[in-house]
Amino acid sequence: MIRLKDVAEKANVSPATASLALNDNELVNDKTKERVKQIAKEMNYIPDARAKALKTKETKIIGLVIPEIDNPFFSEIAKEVKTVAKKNGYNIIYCGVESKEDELDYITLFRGMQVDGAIFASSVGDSDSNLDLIKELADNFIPVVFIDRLLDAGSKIDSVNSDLEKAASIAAEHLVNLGHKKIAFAGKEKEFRMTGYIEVLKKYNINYDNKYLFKNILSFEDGYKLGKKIASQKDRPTAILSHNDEVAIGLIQSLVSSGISVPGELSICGIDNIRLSHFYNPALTTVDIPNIKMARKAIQLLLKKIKNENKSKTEHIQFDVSLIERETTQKLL
Amino acid sequence: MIRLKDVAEKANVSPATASLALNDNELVNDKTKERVKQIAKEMNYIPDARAKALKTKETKIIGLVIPEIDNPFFSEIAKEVKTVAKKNGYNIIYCGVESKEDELDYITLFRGMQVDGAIFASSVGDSDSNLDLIKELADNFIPVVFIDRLLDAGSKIDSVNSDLEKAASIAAEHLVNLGHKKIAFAGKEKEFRMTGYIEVLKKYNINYDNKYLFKNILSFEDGYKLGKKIASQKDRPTAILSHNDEVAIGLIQSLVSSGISVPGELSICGIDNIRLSHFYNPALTTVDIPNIKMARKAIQLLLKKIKNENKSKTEHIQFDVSLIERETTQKLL
DNA sequence: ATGATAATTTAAATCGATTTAAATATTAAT
DNA sequence: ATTAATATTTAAATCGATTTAAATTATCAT
Repeated sequence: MIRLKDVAEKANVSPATASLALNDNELVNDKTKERVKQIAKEMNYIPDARAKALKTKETKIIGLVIPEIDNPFFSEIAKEVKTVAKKNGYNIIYCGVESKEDELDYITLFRGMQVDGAIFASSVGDSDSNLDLIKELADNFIPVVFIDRLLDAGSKIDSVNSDLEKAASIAAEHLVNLGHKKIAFAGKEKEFRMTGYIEVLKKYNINYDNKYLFKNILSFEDGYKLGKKIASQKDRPTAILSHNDEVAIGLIQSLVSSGISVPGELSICGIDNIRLSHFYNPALTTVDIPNIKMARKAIQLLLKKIKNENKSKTEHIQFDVSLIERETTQKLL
Repeated sequence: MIRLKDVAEKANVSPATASLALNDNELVNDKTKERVKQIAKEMNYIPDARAKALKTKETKIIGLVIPEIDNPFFSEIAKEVKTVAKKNGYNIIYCGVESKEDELDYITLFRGMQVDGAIFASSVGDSDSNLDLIKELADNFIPVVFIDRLLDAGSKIDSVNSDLEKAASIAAEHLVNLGHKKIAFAGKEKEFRMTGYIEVLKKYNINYDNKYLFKNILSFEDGYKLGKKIASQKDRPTAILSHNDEVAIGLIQSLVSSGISVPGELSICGIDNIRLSHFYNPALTTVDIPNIKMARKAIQLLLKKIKNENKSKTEHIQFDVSLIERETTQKLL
């Protein structure tokens, strides 16, 4: 590995001059600057990132904490974050969290200053037991931005959110407007989406039945299994609101393969509007969550904080959601 | 930020002893060891990763170069690589490449020694112009492992491959066996899959028509557009072999929405067997590429190399592929 | 020429942890 | 009690780049 020292020697200057020259410092003479640069190029010199990081206190790495990278909703976020970060000279450490403990490990990693900032997207599990640690991380170590993760009011951590309660509400309202009364929910307990769903049922005086409330349904597989269960039930719902598009797709595949027509006998509505939902068959009715826009905003906020602009100001940004009506919901016959 | 020095002072030992103690070195007395550890814990000390990296020449970071993270085939790889890496104390820098230039940037990053090793999955574009640079990287800087990326024979870079030519062959053969004669291909030019397809047609003396050879078809969107085009054609193929499952899904959605029945009028076969292909409707006939197994093997090989075991031995591992017959192909009527 | 001023270069300190050789303390042996 | 052997601790060098204060060189006016 070629060191700065080597370049300096070949160029007959001190390491100091070499460093200054390569960083385009105006102190050093134009001619020597060019010469050093030329020699560095010839020698194929690339500064040691580890040494640089130690001295400059910057690793040019950003931590992205994300559950389920294999869910398009999140992989699209990852891609956007990476793209914007890269344009600004930063790289991404992909921190996939499948559990609270995973997350804790990453918080520790971040405290070791291997990253210049971090984005936490959503959260795993139910109660947010790591929140205090993340706050401490943000207070004492590195800038942090949240994407779609609950914060107590007035928190000092920047956040970018979508209105998930509204997402569930407009989906539920859409189903109500289509004449449905037996509307099930498949998703996560004590979460915005379930709240939105329940509120709408209340509003329209639909007495919601516990047997239509399916908890812990979060993936393709969960949806698929649930579909089989529902197919075998006697008193089926006529519509299902799903926690996300993956669940919706799992449900549809399962129901259709059990001979139940979607949306003929059962309307299904997703949430997220992942790219696939448009290409699914039948194309999925869903609620658009502008995940890519959110990702862009989040990384922009983070970069601002890292560059120390508006250090003191905390921003909480909320993105709007909208119904995308496609082919998996229809009027109750 | 609390430094080793701070811990040492509080524990009334030198930084040397403190460091040794925290790293469980048997030189230091058990009692002091415990005391130092205890104090470090109380002070919430976490070593500075940057300083540690400089001294130990290890960042504990692995670079994962991957195209299309939003394609499940690759996000599943990313997840598996991350999981195994993390178990071994390594983290992943996610390097999403959308172009040759992106890749070049990452090669430079790696040469700066910000990572201890790298995995390159597939490649972007057609000709592999970065190959020489990657070889140089592997020769002089860090261990490298390839996943499904072409290497010249006898190369010193470890590789994990699936037999993509065979994948296309068995898919094509499957379609031939179903009685199809007008079999189209939608994918990438000069690539294993296209080769496999052409070989089979030759073998069965099916004269393949250039108008059934669709190039540069790689994504949902590409497949969708192509579907529209085919739908409007007069002399349609009766079967299409797609570069991957995404293309297949784009095709199906497009064809079905144009009123063409799949597989009734047109059989479609994918390649990859992404998780979704099972949940698509109709469930997709495809060829299983064991991407997760491949990812596991790749990261295991890389870790071995990093730990300097069998440094000299180069391994080229090939995984087998197999047809998964589902609902999108049927006998030509 | 001479001193003042500006331009350029460099020595040396620094970042924070690790590691080795040397120093010191402890124990054992006679 | 003295020496030898062993256990424990520490001073100091090191990793490779950056940066500041000091040193050196060049330029200019008189």
